[in-house]
Formats: sequence, C-alpha cells, structure tokens
Amino acid sequence: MKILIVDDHPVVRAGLKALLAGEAEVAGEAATGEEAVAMAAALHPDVVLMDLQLGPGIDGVEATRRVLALPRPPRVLILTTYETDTDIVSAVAAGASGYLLKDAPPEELFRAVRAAAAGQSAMSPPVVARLARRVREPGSELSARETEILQLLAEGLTNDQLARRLFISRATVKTHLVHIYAKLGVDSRTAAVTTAVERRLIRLD
Amino acid sequence: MKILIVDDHPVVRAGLKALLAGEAEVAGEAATGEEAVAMAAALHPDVVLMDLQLGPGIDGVEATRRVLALPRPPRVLILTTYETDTDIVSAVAAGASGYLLKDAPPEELFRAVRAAAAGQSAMSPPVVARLARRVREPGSELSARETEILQLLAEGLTNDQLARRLFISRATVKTHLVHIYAKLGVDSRTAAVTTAVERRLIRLD
DNA sequence: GCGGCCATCAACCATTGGGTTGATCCTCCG
DNA sequence: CGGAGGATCAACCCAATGGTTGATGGCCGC
Repeated sequence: MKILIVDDHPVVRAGLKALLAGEAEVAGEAATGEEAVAMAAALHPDVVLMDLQLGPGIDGVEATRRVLALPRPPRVLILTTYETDTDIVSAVAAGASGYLLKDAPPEELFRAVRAAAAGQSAMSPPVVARLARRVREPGSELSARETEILQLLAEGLTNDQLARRLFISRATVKTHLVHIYAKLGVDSRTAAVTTAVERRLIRLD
Repeated sequence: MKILIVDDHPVVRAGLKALLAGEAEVAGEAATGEEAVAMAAALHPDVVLMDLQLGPGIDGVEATRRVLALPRPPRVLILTTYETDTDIVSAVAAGASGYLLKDAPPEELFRAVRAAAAGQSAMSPPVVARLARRVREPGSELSARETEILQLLAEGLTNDQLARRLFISRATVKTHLVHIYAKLGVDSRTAAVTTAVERRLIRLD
C-alpha cells in the first residue's frame, strides 16, 4: 500500500513516516497543497494523509478537492490538530474518507489507514461525537449573512458602522447579533468573535 | 549526547526521534509534564526538548521550571507551535535555553540542540524578530497586568466580571482598558482582542 | 529626591450595546 | 398551498461601555 504524506511541518512528516514504516510504503511527502496535488497525480498513492493547515497557498480542504478530482483518485484521510465543526464538515464535504486527530494513538492511525485503503471511512471518537452533536442540535448553523456580520464584528465595527457597511438599519444589525449570540451560546460581541475564531467560523488576518 | 523528548503528540515524538537519530541519542520520551520531570531526574539527559502545550497536568513552562530545579539539571529547549509574546517571555523566564518553532527546518533543530548542549542559547528567527520588536518599540509595550486583562477580555468577560475576577474595582478595569486601547490603537474591546490575537500578544484556546 | 511608569480608585456623562416584542417580505421545500 | 427559516425594520428599556479629569501610593532609575 502506497501512502502520500501532506503536512507543512517537517517534524510531523518524519513522525508519520517513522510510525507508518512497518505498516505501509510512504511513497512521498508534500509540504504544501499544490505539491500534494502534483505528487498525488504523479505517484498514484492508495491513501493521502492530509493536514488541513498547510501554511501559504491552498489549504487542506481545497487540496483534498483537487486530489479527488484526479483520474483514479486516492482516498484522502484528514489528519489534523483541530476538531472544529466547520473543519470537519468542509473536509467531509470535500470528499475525505476520514478525519483523525494528531494526538490519536498510533494504533488508531494504522486502523484508519487500513480502513481508508479498503474504501471504508474512519473517524476519531471525538470527531464522531462532534458530528453526532451537530445532528442532535440542528438549527445551530450560522447563515451566510450572519457569518459576514461576524467577520466585520471581528474588525471592531460598532453596530452603526456595521449598518452603514451593509446598507441595512441598526435594528437589523441588532437582530442578526441576537441570533448569532443565541447560536454561539454567548451574550456579547467580544465573546462571539472569540468563539467564532476558535470554532474557525471566521478567520483573523 | 542524550536527549529527552517531551510532547503529548505521539506523531511529533516519533518525528523528533527519527530526525534526531543521526545526531544524538534519544534517551527517552515523555507525554506529560509530570512524566518529563521524573524522566529528566532518572535519565540525566543533556538536553530536554520541551513542548509548551502538554494537555492535562502541568504545562511546559512549569515543567521547565521543575526540570531546571533538579540537581545537575539539563538544558531545556522549547519546541512549540506558537510564538506569542507571553509564551516566549515566560519560557525564557523559566530558564529555557532556547525557543524553536515546530515548522522550523530540521537543520535549525540540529543547530539548536548542539548549541543548547554547548551551553549557548538558540532562538528561531521569527522568535528573535519578535523579541527585537519588543525592544525597538518600548512605549507601546503592554504591562503584565494589561496582558492579563486582555486575556480575560478574550473570554468575553464584562468589566464587572473582570473586576471581580481580579479583585479590583470597575474603575481600575476601565483605566486599564483605556491604556490598552491607546497602546493598541483601537477604541473598543472587540477590536482590542482581535488586534492582540493578530499581534500574538495573547492566544485563543 | 524627583520624574516616569504602573496599579489603584472615583465621579461624571454621552454613546453604545443587549433584551424584548412584534412585524413584513421573501424563498425554499414538502 | 402552507409552513419554516432568513432578512429586513421599529420602538422600548436598562445595563454596559468608552471618554474625561483627577487623585493616591509604590517602585525604579538617574
């Protein structure tokens, strides 16, 4: 079985290579998303172990999409540090066969790689738990408009500036904020921004 | 030269072990701070490679302090993902001989380990740059108290909660906030938090 | 010892923000 | 067709926030 490792940290690449040495053949290593797509096309691995955070360039989700768009695509296993709702959902939506956390024990990694190669899907228990909670807890997703407002909130805008920026009234801004607070389980704009950043609903840059 | 690796991620431990194989003898691996102190006492390594985020139990800074309090203490090299001001300062204050980032190339890691073993200090270029900016930019420095308040701001606390948490009056909280806003060039708590996160003065976790 | 910086507190005031209720209009979906 | 959910707006109230001025005591360094 041939594996392609995609991670921007040399230390992690070396670790995965060392751990997988007895289990499978590590056909190559990529440090960026672009590199990952090129190497997947050239090497035809069975499984791609993909990090989501890849530094500059395309991220792991986009790289997953492109890898799976190749002819005779490999299976893609996400291996990342975070387990945010949006990360998980977007990775699965992109077609990933599994989602593992980096602090998982090596045995779990082996099992997941074997499962992926066999065409099955594999999730870390914490990831499964998070997805389950999403199913139990439906209307908790933010709308596009709400996410847009959150992003501007993070720039420190007042409700008034927000209203002018979006060509809506202050009342509407406040209504959106109330909904956002309810969905995020907070009761202030600052808390909304920090939890949104933690859950990767928005990004600071 | 004997090295002790301290990191809560099995993948990272394996990676460091693999990378260092040709350079030094990896005498042991620890997954928690407590384990790290015990193994440092038992194995007498020359250098301890210490992560700052260690999951439950004592963190890397406290573990560093305790390791350096041992008789015939080893050198401690911090190897972590983040480069926040407070992390760097507290690690150096705890007596760390160096501060590396996990995305550093392996050669830099080798150099730093050799330097640490020789009693010299070693810092990643981004870390050095951050410390240098601290020196160049004196007046805009946040005090320890102000950083503490910022961190709590990021949790979404109100001024009143802040006051109770820190056993000071609301008036004092407001004074601190005014100073923080001035130093960061903002005029709201939300903007203060986001720019502080962007400048890596605090971290969200 | 004096100036500078920090931490602490007070009182005032205008603006902003959060909570509530209720409403209209739209689109999507069963 | 009817309901669900999203986006829009209004009026009300109270609490929280930000801006200002001014004051005290501690500590450090020149």
